[in-house]
Amino acid sequence: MSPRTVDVDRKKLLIIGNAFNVFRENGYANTKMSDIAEAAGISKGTIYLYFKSKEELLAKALETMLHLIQEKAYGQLEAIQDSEERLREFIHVFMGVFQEVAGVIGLLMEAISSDRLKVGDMEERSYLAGAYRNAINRVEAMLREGARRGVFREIDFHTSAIILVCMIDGLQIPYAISSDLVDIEKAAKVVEEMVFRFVK
Amino acid sequence: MSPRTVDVDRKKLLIIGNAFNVFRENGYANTKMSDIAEAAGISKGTIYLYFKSKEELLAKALETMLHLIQEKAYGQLEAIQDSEERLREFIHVFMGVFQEVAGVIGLLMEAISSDRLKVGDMEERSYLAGAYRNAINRVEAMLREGARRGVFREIDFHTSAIILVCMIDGLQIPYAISSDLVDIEKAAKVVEEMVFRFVK
Amino acid sequence: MSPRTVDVDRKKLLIIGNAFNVFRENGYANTKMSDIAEAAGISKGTIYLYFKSKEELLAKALETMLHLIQEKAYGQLEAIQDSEERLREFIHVFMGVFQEVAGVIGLLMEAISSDRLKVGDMEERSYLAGAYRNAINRVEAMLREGARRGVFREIDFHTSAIILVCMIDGLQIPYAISSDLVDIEKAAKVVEEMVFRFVK
Amino acid sequence: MSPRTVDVDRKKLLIIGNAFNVFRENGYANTKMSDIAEAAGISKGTIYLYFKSKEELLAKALETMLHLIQEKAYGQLEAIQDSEERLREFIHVFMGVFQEVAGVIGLLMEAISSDRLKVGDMEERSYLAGAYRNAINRVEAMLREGARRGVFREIDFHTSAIILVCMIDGLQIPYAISSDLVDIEKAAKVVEEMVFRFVK
DNA sequence: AATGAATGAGCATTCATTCAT
DNA sequence: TATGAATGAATGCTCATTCAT
Repeated sequence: MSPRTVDVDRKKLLIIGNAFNVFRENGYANTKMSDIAEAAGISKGTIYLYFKSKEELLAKALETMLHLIQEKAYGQLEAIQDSEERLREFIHVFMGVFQEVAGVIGLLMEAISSDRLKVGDMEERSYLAGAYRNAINRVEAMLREGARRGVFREIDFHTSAIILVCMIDGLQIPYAISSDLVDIEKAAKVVEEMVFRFVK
Repeated sequence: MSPRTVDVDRKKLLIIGNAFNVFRENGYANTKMSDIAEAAGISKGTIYLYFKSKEELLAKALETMLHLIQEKAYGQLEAIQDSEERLREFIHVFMGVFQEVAGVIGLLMEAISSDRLKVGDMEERSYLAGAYRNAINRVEAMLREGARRGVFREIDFHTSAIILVCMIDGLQIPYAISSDLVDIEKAAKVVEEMVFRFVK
Repeated sequence: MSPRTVDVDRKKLLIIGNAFNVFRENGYANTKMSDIAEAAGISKGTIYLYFKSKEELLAKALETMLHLIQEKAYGQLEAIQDSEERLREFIHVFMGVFQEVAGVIGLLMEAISSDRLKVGDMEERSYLAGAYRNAINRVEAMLREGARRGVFREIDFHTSAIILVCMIDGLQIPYAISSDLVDIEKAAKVVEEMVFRFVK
Repeated sequence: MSPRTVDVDRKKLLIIGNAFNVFRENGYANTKMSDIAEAAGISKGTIYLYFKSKEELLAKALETMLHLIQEKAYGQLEAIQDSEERLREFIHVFMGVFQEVAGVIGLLMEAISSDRLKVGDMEERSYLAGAYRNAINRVEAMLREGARRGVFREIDFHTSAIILVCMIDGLQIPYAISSDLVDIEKAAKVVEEMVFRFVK
């Protein structure tokens, strides 16, 4: 029989998922490799079979998880044809997503401010910037499409998209400080109304 | 206040100001006490004459600097009577402030996510939450006052205030990722328009 | 001997030979078991089927290879009857040998100084000391035989044998530092002349 | 009063001396920084105030100690005018030196074979090669001077010097294996006679 | 027997904090 | 009060060894 075999990608994903959560909860600097190992139910050394260093693990974890999250979120919007409906759904989906991955903004900020993420052949911060641009582009496209259809008015699509994304991201902050500072339901309602009063 | 006390306070402020900047630029975990000492032109040991630990220094630095910044910012608004004008100015002042102290959001998020800030007799995160609540209260008061005067419409004042603060805070994020992701001027314009279309 | 035993011995020798070379080139501490496995074209785990530990492998490798090398070298001298000729040949053969296994002295010294070699039921360093004594004894016998035949003069045979061996071993050192520090041809000539001027 | 002050060079020398001895006794790889710290009566961290890394410490220790040893040894020879006497003294001094620093050859070999010593701005192995060349040059000069004075005969001075140095260095090897393999007194006598029969 | 994935003890190094001056 | 040398706990990472297949 063949010796022990592993599905490398599955294992990497196991590690990445746990690393992502532990990093998110405790911050990068405050997370020990052994914490991640424990969370993943493996040993410290094993992590190093799949990732060169803590930094690489962070980078890969952010890259992978942000990608997965975005894919999942955008997937939900794909089917919706109506411009208004789609924008409305975008707001709700993303506010939900950010509740799920509470703390990710903090992790990102720590990663950025401590110049982590210069890993491997990736350009520094590029995929982060990429994820951001991606989100903005999606929103921008939605707004533009709505305008083309005559549902939305003509505005500075790009900047408006940025603001919309920032509104939602920004909500992470009070939420992180103390989750009772903000009532997500009410917030969603206000964001929605604010956005629609603006775009229409 | 005795001259002695003044001296002590002056020194504390010297340390705090430098600590704040170094923390903001490099993140908490990435900052060494010796970096702060060097920035302040004193020796490492001296810091410990004024602050018990790195954590306390962070807490005091955030507390003090956030307070100073808010005071300064709110001071500028005090004089303005007109509700609309005041709200408009609020947006511009705070977007300016956050450019000045770029990175502070990252520091806050790091501090929060790594459970720093549980220092001494302060309740955890209380002054951060306090600062946040303070900002929100100010905005809320502005909106409410405007409504009372019949300039603004009746809305969910509290939640709206939160969203407004989050829009501005949220802009820190793309700015931190890569300062050319966002054009502050245009952003201010859109934020302003969005807010006014909403409140009026 | 059963075919089974032959197989085992063949495999052990495969591992030993490769281990010897890798150890010699990189030093003991600097050699990973995986390096040896790779050199031998087998897997890491397999080594442990034949050797208890890295230390045992080193010990066995040194023991076996030194033995083989000595056998081969002494074999070449066996046939020579003439005392002078034999001594001359000894010098050349051993200087050649040490060029072939450059670095072995370093490995020995490392092994000795780090108290490796205390393996299993072997007495510490005994076979190393044994190999050394063996070499010295051979030379001593040559000198003594030459004296008996009236070709060499009466000297302190034992100590002289030691010195002769040390001269040749000692040449390994500059050779290891930088192979261009010493011209082997010229060195052989001088050693030969020095020895013959002494023994005659 | 001024704060605690140290004589940096004295402290470095304290560390270097202890490091040299511990390295010499146990080998580089087998020596923990804490061993050195303990030997020097200081803490691990303190070593890093004076040396960047274990490798740098090894390099500096070898460089410094070899230099000191050579200076001391050559100093003893300086006064001696007579060529024969000086050469004789050289042999005895160096055989004594190598007894004092028994194991240094092993350390050197380990350092060389594991490519340690590439530290800082020093060229790899250069000072080791330098120390070797220095020793050889001294001997060569002695032989040449003796020949000039008509006391020694004309020989291949350079190669002869190498051989002489190697004889003495080579004695380190059996001595390291088991100090009773070689009787230093007798060895010195034989070396002396062998050398003098050769050079005269 | 052979494999190579998994383990975890071990160690170099960093840096917040202390303390002698 | 101020200093900066000294400390040692803490942690990333390596690699000999084990073990499931």
